[in-house]
Amino acid sequence: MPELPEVETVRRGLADGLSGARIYDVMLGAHGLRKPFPANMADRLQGAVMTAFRRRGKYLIIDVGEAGHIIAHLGMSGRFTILPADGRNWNRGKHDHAVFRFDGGGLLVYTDPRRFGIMDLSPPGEWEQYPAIAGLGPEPLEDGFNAKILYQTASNRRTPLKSFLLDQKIIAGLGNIYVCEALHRARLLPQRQAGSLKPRHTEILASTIKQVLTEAIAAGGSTLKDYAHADGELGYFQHQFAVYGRDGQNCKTPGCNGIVERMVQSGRSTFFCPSCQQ
DNA sequence: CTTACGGCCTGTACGC
DNA sequence: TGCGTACAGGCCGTAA
Repeated sequence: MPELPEVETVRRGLADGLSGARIYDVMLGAHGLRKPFPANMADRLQGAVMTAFRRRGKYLIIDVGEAGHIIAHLGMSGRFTILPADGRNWNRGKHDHAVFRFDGGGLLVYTDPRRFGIMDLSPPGEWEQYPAIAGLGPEPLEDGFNAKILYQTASNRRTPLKSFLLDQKIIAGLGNIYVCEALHRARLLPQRQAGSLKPRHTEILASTIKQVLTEAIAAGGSTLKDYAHADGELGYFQHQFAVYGRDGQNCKTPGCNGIVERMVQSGRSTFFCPSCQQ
């Protein structure tokens, strides 16, 4: 479910609600997530204080002092819920796999029906060496990602642009939705070979990737505030997509009379406009 | 090295 | 109502 903007939105929500919170205890579900919880995770976190909330690609990193860092990934269906004060009326749901109780009675619940998520620990100061994180490409919203890098990594690649951009080693944080959106905005066809991009294309593509993500974070952030105010839950924002999920409808590019199409690339839906994307 | 594909899980929507 | 099928915002291991 979550791509970079959603994970960033969740990060901000956690930082707002839990900075300085001391973990009273942790309850973990019987079966882990995509991989088992680390040994003695609950014991190791007892008494730790959440001091910082980071994001790298789609990974969340929570600093917990000497206990190190909680590494979390939401997979397809993962969700964090903050229950601010009193958990007495809260009942553990079928898919609540990790429940953090804080001094004062607040709760943080990790829910994940499909269990494609990850929750792990890394030693203090070593979250960047966590294997899955160490292998990630540049952060698309930072200076390390630009048209030149994109051009260099794309050169000689035969893979379709869609698969290329979904590869987290190339660029960290894009998923199915924002790849479709960024390619549409750049007017590039998803099935086009990555190696066919000229510098003028990568200029545009690097720029549309940054735009789409920035706009989505802005939308997510504002929605989050309202939602969090209502019941403490960290929700995903609703976004007006130009192509994602809009097959059969009119293309939104000004002056384009195309109809958005859906196709399947390596088992995943791709949405694009055959008229204005080349 | 790059690329393609199946598998992991459960829930939901839809057609018959 | 029930059943089967397709699909879902991700990632990893394997094989070619």
